Amino acid sequence: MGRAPCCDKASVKKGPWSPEEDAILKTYIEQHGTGGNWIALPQKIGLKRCGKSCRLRWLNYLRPNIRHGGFSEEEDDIICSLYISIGSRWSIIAAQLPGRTDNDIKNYWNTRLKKKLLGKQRREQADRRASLKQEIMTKREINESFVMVPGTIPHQESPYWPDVQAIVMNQNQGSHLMDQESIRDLLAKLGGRFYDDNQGPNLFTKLNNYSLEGSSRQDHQVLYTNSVDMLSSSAPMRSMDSTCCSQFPNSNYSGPNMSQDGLESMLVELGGLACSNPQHVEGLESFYGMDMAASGSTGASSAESNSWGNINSLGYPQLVSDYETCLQSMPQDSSFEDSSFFGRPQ
DNA sequence: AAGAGTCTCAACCGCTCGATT
DNA sequence: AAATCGAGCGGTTGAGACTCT
Repeated sequence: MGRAPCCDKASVKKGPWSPEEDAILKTYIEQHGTGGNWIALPQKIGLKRCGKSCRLRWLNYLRPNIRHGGFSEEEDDIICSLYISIGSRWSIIAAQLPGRTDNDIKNYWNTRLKKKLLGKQRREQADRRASLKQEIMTKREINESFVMVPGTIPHQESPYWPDVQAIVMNQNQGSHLMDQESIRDLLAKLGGRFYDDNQGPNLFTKLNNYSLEGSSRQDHQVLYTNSVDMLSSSAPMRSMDSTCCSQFPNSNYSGPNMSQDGLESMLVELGGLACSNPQHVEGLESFYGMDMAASGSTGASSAESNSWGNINSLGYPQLVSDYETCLQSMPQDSSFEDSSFFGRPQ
């Protein structure tokens, strides 16, 4: 059984507000306030409107000092930064922009800012990916000539995720294609933290916890303040935490000496996470040098609809730069097996 | 000029959370 | 402890404006 409606749907007016309705609502609230009860307010002032509709109209258009349109570059930057930090918490973002409403910012992001940013990002990425992809394919050819794993498809189209079984078999055969350190880094790329640096939970962890567990509205401001503090202090983002561990309930990978079974089950779950968390996985395209967004398998279409929108591509440059750093630090003759391929600069 | 396609944004919907009973 | 209620939030919708062909 659903919740009882807040008002009689049949008797309330819907759709655009007339100037008369605006005047009635505005005049009343300016003189008497909302009375702390939006539901009762429309009846009190003779408006055939739902209380929620009155609240929205007041907050978004009638209250004083509201600004519409004409977003400045500075405001764009703030919105983008906060979106990257905390996601679609429009009310928190709006709180940092005086005169702006969450609805306005949400619309602005969805209709303009996102496209503007993605267009810019994708142009830059296209160039970088082309060279990156070429380099990785070269390394893969070297690797395949060195290790041929039974049961895998040698030239599978777009193998965005490595064959888990093959990786584990490689482990068993003594190949260090993915050693534990590499896996920790890989998991860190998926959005977690290992407590191996004695620094406690970082921004990503807190935001991840926030996202996963929810939070009271009173925490919003605290969260934002902490986020800004941590961002400004350039806290390390590469790490793995208990939140991430909880995403791999069957795997024991948090300890320093992961068992072979633990490794295997973790990799299996990693594949599952790849499917269930495209917003995290997409960022790994730099990891594998593949254009996941273009694949239609785990990429943009699903990511676009998740709660983070397609923000993954906003995070992409960081991952690319990680990888590029890695490449630069790699000896010219190092093979594909080198664990630094998986994102851990030596 | 007109029809089709796209974009914008005001408004609605359904949900969660915290307060109250 | 459970039920109920209102406030507030983020996602989505759809009408009108705008652009393209």
